[in-house]
Amino acid sequence: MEDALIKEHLPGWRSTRQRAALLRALREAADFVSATDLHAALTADGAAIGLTTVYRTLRVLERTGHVDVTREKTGERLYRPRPADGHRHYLVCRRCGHSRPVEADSVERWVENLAASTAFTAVEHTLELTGVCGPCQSGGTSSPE
Amino acid sequence: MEDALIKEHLPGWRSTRQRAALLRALREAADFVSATDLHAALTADGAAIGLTTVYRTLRVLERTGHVDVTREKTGERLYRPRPADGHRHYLVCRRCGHSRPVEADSVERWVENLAASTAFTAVEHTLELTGVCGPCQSGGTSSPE
DNA sequence: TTCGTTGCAAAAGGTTTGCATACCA
DNA sequence: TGGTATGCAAACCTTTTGCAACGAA
Repeated sequence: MEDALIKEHLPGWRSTRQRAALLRALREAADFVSATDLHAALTADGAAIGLTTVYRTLRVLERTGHVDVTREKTGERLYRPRPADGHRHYLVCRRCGHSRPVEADSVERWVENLAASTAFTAVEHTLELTGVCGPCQSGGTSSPE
Repeated sequence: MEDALIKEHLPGWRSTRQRAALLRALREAADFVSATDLHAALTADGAAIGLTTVYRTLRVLERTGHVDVTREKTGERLYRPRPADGHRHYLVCRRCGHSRPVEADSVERWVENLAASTAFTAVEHTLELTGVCGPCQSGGTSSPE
């Protein structure tokens, strides 16, 4: 039944137990997660999958635009399924890791103008936003900022 | 004579041959360079300095705001001395690596408003811009995009 | 003399690859 | 059956750390 999920995300790809499990776990995560996080969650759920396969599958999902990627300060890559409405910028809580898409049309437009005014072409951008979310300010989740 | 350079950048720090050489090399580079690039350049110039020292010194320069940092797709860190006018965003050529600061006040303001409208506080941002610079479009430097 | 600094070698940490095996179509 | 996908172990790369020796003040 996960076949549909695979056909939708990876047309032309073989449907395997591992890929189905990974896509499911990725959807459930909702927020940004690392490859090792996903692997740990899958293993805990009893799904047998190698870490290598997790990396390989995430890399393809990244190339095909099905997940957005950010980097921790440590350099670790974090993945999140890209919302259907095409949002691509997120505000991530430094304390709990929760993320929410933000509307960044004005930045997109600014980037377009930049190309026009600088002699640079094919301008691409990466925008990473972090902060402390409401719940973490009051309640105060454990880990330090 | 490089003492002045060190006192200016790192008040309270000991002036060593290695630090002087690193600051000089960093200034000469102008564009973004990696730790290993710097180390190679220094070694080629006959300056004896350990790679460890390069990393350690760059880390401090980063913390004290004397250099700006970006990340290659590979995860490698690249450093560039921060201009006197406090610019913090750069447009980097994907072909030759040349970078130029860009005026991004409108983005800065957008980020400030974001904090007000999302219940997130202490919002920080990272903006990376890449493109293909004028000379690389016509002349065409070697390496692929 | 003191204590910050250096540098080697080794560790760390995340990601990728070689290669034999397993399995989808 | 054919060729893709998987998984283990090992390789890779950049960055960090332990520790003894060095040297600026």
